[in-house]
Amino acid sequence: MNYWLMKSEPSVFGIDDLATRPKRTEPWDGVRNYQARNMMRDQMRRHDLAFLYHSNCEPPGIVGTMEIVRESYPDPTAFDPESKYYDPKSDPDNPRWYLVDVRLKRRFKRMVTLAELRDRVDELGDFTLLRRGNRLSVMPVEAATWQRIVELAGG
DNA sequence: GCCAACGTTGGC
DNA sequence: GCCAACGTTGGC
Repeated sequence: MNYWLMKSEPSVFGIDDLATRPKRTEPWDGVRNYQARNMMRDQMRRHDLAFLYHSNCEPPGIVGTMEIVRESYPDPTAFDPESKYYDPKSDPDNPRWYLVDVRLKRRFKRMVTLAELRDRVDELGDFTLLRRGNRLSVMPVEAATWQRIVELAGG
């Protein structure tokens, strides 16, 4: 069992959108960063859990948890000229971008804000999200860090 | 809106 | 392979 954190801008796609999807499930499309892609493609397994993090909003923070319900497959938006995520260099015979399907597992009763996480950096171990200059949209989370944040959210 | 930090691109 | 220019992310 691995733990992850996945960022999304709520103005584009947030927890309210995920909550209203059929089976509360959605393909996590549009990731166009190789490091993030590699983690989704090579390391994410069915039943892994991920925090849903709202970025580029006020306030930013973790709003709930998701479960990986389908392992990686090529991102179809990369092949669609109408999509804002279209990438002409991604060939269906040799796809460049991959995604996983996620299902909303739990909406936190209260958001755990980035500011709160920063305040508790000493309790959270090595947490990529809090490293200076970090911009990864998909990142691993250590089990102990995961547990601590779930506690902060109210169990 | 600003801007630091980072990733990508492309000329050489 | 180097690196300057440019684009993006995302907190503030």
